[in-house]
Amino acid sequence: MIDPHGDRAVYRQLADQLRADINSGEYGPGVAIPSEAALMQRYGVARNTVRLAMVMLREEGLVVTHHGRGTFVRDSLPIRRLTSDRYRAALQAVDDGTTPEWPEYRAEAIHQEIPANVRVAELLDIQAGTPVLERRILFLDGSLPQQMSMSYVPLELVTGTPVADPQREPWAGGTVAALASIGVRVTSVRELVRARMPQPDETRSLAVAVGTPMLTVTRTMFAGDRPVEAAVDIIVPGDRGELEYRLDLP
Amino acid sequence: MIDPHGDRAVYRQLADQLRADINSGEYGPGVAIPSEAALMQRYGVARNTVRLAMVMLREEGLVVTHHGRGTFVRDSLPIRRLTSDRYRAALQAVDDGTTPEWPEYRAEAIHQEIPANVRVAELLDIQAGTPVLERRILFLDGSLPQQMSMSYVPLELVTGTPVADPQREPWAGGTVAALASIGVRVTSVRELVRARMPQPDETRSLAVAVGTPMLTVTRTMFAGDRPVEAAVDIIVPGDRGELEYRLDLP
DNA sequence: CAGTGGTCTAGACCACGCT
DNA sequence: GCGTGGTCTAGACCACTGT
Repeated sequence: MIDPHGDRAVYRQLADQLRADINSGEYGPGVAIPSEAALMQRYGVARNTVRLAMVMLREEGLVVTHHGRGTFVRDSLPIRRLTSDRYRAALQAVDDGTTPEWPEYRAEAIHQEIPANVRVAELLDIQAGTPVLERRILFLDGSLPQQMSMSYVPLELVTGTPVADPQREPWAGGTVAALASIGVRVTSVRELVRARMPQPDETRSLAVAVGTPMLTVTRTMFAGDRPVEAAVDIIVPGDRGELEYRLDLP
Repeated sequence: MIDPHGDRAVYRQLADQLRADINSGEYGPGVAIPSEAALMQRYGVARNTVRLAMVMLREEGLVVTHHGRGTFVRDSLPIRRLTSDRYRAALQAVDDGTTPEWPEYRAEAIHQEIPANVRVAELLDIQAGTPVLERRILFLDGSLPQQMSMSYVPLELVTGTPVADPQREPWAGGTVAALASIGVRVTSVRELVRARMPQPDETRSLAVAVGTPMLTVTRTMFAGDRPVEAAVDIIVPGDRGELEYRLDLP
């Protein structure tokens, strides 16, 4: 099975072997793969060699390790789909006078007034330092963090309205509905999607395993030509979420 | 600087230190960080400990290692933006009778007729096994792979037309323009965006470093209600590309 | 050639989770 | 207590890149 004198490094061969076993279904999702000690004995290699193979599989997102318990084939989590149609639906609901359906996450919100930093100012087309309403929100599905975001609205737009009230968090129906309730109608949305690896602190706050890429979205909402909201770091763990866009061509 | 008896593992402290040095600009993009031997001596730790720190930094996408040369702070590559407006622009150009502007990539294409597999059949709303035209395309920017994709068109739609001609690869103006040239007008596009880590073979064919996440797009084009094209694995290395979507709300 | 990272071994002690 | 993975050491040889 493993050729210690082959061209391919032993730990890579071992990773290949385990990867094949996982993909073939030999070790199904959630199942423990053999312990490091067992693999050392079975293949006659040192522990470090086994661990190097584990590093590879972790990097590929195939397995997760739990201290004191073992190494397990990664469970595919339920994927939540974020659809571009949700903006349209929220607006439609407002027009109909009904409550917009919105993902039933539990959300933890920070809601405060601060001066806009350079990046936010550029997105909102205002001077840096202009007061904005900042909202940091962590969306939870049960206890599992599902998405976090930091979004900004020019304070001038919402000051004195119910939207500026921290007690109203989280906004039912999202930003589109909240802005519509104070007479600001969002007419277009621009989203910029990127992928990157999590920062060390994000692996904690979002409870993701190493080897989990993140989808990040930078969103700007416009009322006509005017930017009315900027969300700079909508972060979705790649193993829990996907984005769907529907585009109509003329 | 490093406390061998602290709560935090030595290799993590070392990674923290190097990460801070990189983020502070002490080691700028492309710059070599100290060799493993130098770090061993400076911090009085074993080589494996240094290497564990390197694994962390690689996983975070902060550094790349080159055998025999050294370890370097990752260069940020030029980002290419894929915009949803390109579909609209291609259609507009066709209407105007001009040649659609299309990214000037060099593309390598495989062009063949095969039976649809289950996944493609579902996306195209046809029976599995129905003949489809498969196109595998690797977009290159210079010599750097920029994007790869596998796309499928029902053969029935294009057979006997210039579009079915392998000599016409790559399609100028993309799928939208090619289909328009044979009288099939794309009216809507659905894209599903995910992030995942590269497979071992993809790190080779796309020439990405480990620790580089991939953006994947599954795209379906519709003419009215009918799916006319499915692209199942549009893969964009996360360090080279981003996706932009513009949505208009009624 | 010297210097770099890549691979591998053998052994040690620790921290965690379960029974 | 026992088995698991987490951390760390010391040393060895190899493979690649440059001068």
